[in-house]
Amino acid sequence: MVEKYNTNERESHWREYWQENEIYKFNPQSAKPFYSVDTPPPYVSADHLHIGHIMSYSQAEFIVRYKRMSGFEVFYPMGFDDNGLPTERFVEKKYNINKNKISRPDFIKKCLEETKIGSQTYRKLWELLGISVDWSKIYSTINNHSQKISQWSFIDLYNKGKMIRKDEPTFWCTTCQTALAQADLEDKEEKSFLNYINFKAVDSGKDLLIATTRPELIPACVALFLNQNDHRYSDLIGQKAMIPFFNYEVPIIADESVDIDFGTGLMMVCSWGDSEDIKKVKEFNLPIRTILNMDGKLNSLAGEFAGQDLLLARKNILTKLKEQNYLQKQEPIRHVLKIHERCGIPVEIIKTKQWFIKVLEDKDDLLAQAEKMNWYPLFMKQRYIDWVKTLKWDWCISRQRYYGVPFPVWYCQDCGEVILPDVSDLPVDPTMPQSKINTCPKCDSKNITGEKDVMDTWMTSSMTPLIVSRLFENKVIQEKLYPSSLRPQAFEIIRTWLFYTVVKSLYHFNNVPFFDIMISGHGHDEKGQKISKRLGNYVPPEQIVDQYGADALRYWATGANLGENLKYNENEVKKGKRTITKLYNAAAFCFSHFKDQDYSHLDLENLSSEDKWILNQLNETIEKVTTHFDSYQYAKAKNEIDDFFWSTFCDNYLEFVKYRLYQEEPDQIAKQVLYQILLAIIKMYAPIMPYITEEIYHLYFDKLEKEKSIHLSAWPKPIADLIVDSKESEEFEKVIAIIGEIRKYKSEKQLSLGKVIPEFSTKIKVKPEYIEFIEAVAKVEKVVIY
RNA sequence: GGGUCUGUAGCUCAGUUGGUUAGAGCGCUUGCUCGACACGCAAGAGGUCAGUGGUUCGAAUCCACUCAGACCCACCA
Repeated sequence: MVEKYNTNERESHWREYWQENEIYKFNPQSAKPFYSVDTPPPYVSADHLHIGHIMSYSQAEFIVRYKRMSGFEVFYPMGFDDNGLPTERFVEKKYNINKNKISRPDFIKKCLEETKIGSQTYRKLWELLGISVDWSKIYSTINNHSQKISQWSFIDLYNKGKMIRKDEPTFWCTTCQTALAQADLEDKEEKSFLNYINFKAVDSGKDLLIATTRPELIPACVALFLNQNDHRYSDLIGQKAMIPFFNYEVPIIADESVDIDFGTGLMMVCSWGDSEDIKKVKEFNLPIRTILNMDGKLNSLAGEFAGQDLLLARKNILTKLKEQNYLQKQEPIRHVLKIHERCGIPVEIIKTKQWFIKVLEDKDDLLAQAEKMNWYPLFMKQRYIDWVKTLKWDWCISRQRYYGVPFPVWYCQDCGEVILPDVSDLPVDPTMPQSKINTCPKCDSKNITGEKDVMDTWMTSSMTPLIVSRLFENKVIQEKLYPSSLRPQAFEIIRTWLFYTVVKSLYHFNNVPFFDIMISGHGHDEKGQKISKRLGNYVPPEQIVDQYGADALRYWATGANLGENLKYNENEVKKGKRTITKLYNAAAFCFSHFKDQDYSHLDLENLSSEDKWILNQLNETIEKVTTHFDSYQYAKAKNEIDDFFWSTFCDNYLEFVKYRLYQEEPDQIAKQVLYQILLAIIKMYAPIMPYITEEIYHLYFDKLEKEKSIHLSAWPKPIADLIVDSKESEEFEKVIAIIGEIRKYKSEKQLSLGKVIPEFSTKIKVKPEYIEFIEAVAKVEKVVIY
């Protein structure tokens, strides 16, 4: 009876062992080729970690461990994304405050406190899971190191003419009170009404029916548009229209872009309802009537509705229009709104001064970059391409917020000069009083103010490959680490993290930021629903680890191919647990026969048929598993190893060799083969189940291989010089078939497999020299071929 | 409207460049404590490979269309 493997006790033992012995520490002096990972820095503001996080980080880590064993010096740092709007929103929600009701320093202090807690929560979970990060190389996106690089990025792009300050209509979140980028928006389908409202032609007095979902924007209307091919309205071109209720005149303009079939064919252009309005205002040089304040309330141009927020104003304006018979009818419609992904509130468009990175002018180059990287899975590249092709806005990087990386910019209030600091002075905070920048270099004015805005959080995270490589002072090492070898990430941030990182790398270095990209899917609940705190549809990972072990949970994470979503499935975790136990028991069996002697040498000259049979299968398995890991297909790798371990090794080979081991003179060759097979199995499983494989390694193999950890040992190679005669293999397959017949016979007779039966007849013709083997393995006194 | 992915046993999924009788795990049935393991072992039942049409000597696999589901993007006055 073997002593049971206690996952909790042993896993925490190895966790400490790995830490004490710095098993995963990156050695920059190593002569091995580097493999660097641009680890996703999670938003520390996620206050509930669930199996979705487990899944994506485990999947990347399988690859990392594989690479480490395959002879690479792995650089696997960890970052925490703790700046920007996600963190601010988290703090606002948690403490029920908003940025306008707390001082900037107090707010930042709260954010820093929260992110510290958050990063500790993450670290604890990653350590529990056995994520093999080098914890001496960590960064946070708000620390000085990251700020310095973000600010350098700003200055470099400014000098290269890619950074521009524009005073233009931009997406605006009235709740978060900041400008947004196109990528910060999400679609939301909503039920609404298409309102048919009567305008009037000034000269003819003719009724002009306009269909709009945004009646509250009527006081912002600057023109009506129609299609010149629309014969209903051909007499109106060049005339003026009277705005109902607000009573002012706007021109009526013809343009082919107007869809004759939508609504009434008449369109009102406001400042601003959508991107079409912006286009028309620009194209036809229309005046601007801004009615919306930054806080989402209407201004005095909205007359009696001033001070009301948009939704209230819509309701009130509709009431008035109805009272005065301007509202002809209302049609219920479903339409798609652009909402801010962080707060879910519909975005507006407001004209403000913001910093932009010019991306629209380089779409072709940005598309070309996609071809220079290896995408796993390949179809995810299409998402990047689609996004780049459909981009309509330059990347707005200014946020009117508090907690983020400050812009390294001052403005001269007299001549308007943009003043940048010296790169060697970074990081800087222009909101703090400081001495170096106090005079305008252009006009000598002392009237200088610092930029109060902070940068978009992606402005920093788009620099992660550089941030991690610059954790080293040495330039040679920096260059060996950048571009990164691998970017692992989830699919929903292709248009943000991935895209922005590609932009930066192209503009700064005319390079790709990484060579390989592996895109993971999502972890879902048992029913396939997204996991959310609100639904409470998840078991805390700590609880699963406590019950089944980290190895078992990691085993579950191999269940989905790259890019696929994975449902949580307790059965798969249990299967992982059973694999752990089975490994432990199989190893115990082998070790009980090894008795601490050295069986690492394999005598290829004296192998029996079953030895050649399994060694040949081992070679094939190693080749397949290696190929799968090389192409980031850990799921296929696991299936191959499972099949070889459970079926080929345990169910067959171990049974085949027992009689040789229990003889009075135990067979030494069998032990040598067991050594090779077991060692290869635990090594192949090591990237997936680091704890149990380390345990088994240290029960025997470490003394012979002289490695401190299985995770630093060499990835198995197929056994060279193994000559397998194909006729002999065929013959052995027949032997296995006869053993199968005997097993079936015993099962049908309800006999134990251990029960020795006197005779068994078979039609399968096998060479006489195998009869003795079959009799010994299948426990038959006499096998007869007829 | 454009695009991506998915549809194989009751459930979760494998099925390599088209090639005999379509596989695994879980679940189910019948047995088995055989000197690693009952968290195990052996045997068994269970599939019109979403549907239709086509290419082919041969299709789960290739092509077209249809249906169903998931997701991305765009339009939306």
